[in-house]
Amino acid sequence: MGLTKTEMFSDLQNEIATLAKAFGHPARVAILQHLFKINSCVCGDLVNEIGLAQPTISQHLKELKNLGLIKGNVEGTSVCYCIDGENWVKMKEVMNQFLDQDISQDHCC
Amino acid sequence: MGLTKTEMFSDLQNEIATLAKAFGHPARVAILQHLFKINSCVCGDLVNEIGLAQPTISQHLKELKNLGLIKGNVEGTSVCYCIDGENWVKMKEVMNQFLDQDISQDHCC
DNA sequence: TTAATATATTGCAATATTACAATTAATGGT
DNA sequence: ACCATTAATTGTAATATTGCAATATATTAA
Repeated sequence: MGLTKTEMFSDLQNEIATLAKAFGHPARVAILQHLFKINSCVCGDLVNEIGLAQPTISQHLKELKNLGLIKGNVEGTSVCYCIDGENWVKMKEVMNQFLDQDISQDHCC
Repeated sequence: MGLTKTEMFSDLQNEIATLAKAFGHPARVAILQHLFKINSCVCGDLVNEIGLAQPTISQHLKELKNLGLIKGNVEGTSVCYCIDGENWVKMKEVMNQFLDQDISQDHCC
């Protein structure tokens, strides 16, 4: 169906899934890595840096912005994006809470 | 198109995206959380625990198994699943390398 | 105001994902 | 062998995602 039954899961489970989905596409991973590298924001340079068309990049940026992982600032005719440090830290806390669960002797398998 | 252009991205970027995608659905998050909690494996209990139909759970388990995040052992008529501790740690290293990038003063935004 | 530049939005085609009914396969018990 | 139980597979319908051409919007420069 393609329709995730979010109502069956806890808020935390849905939040983890939503955040993880943001990293579930290499273009968004590449965008974020570039924003970390070129700490002084970037905009349409991303279109050149990554090989995808402008509307495609714009769409990925929108998703990341909706999640609060990046911020965008209009500067003349271009828009400057950068990591939202505060929200990035919050995101990491959520993800680490999930990733750092204790692996108690995997007996059975 | 729904067709991710993986060839445009590095192996690491694609790996991060593939791993993240595994956590991009609350059912798989719930499955993994349950496997961590009930460290002594589980099988079709997951079908009861989570509310989805058996084939749906089976499909999610298959994805997690293909990525190596869980292991499955046949035990009579049932199959026992558990976290693959070794691969989980490897996955964490990859994800943390990405998540723990330095946030250098977000100037601009 | 007009032109140029940069980005966002819209619309659409193609592929991917999710979910499940129906079925099949595998194992154990009788 | 037969039945019951459990899990995997297959097939299919519905929704989601990705990507881009075309267009719209916004800002600056002339």
